[in-house]
Amino acid sequence: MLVIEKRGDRIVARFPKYRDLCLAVYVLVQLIPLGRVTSYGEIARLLGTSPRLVAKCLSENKDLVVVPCHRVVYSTGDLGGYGGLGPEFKKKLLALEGVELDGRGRVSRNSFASLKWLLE
DNA sequence: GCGCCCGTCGCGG
DNA sequence: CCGCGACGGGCGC
Repeated sequence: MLVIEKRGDRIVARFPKYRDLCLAVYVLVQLIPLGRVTSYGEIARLLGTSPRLVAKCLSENKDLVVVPCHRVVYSTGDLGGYGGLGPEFKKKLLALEGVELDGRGRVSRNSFASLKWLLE
């Protein structure tokens, strides 16, 4: 179920049921191209929810093959976690895809894909 | 119900 | 570069 509503002067999409929100998150994550990343926050803004919830959804993602959740990182460029497999594994996956990390292990600004842009 | 958990963010110092 | 408060909703008791 999807609900469109007015929040202040903004129109946002809401998913009253947590499971539906997760499904929407998974769909968006699949749009991230190989070799690029996006942040929990950007997905959250697009769906009208909070970054923490997006993270929770991803942490429960079982279909690691179809949903590349390793391409979702902190808005600061830090990698964030990767469930039971650990951040090290996440780092390796990104390296395999050619994502550059700086000296402090952060993703550079130009590796971020704009989901909004991808959707138009 | 309440408290605690979570793979966050953005602002202020 | 921290520290901190707010964020939404599931889950166990």
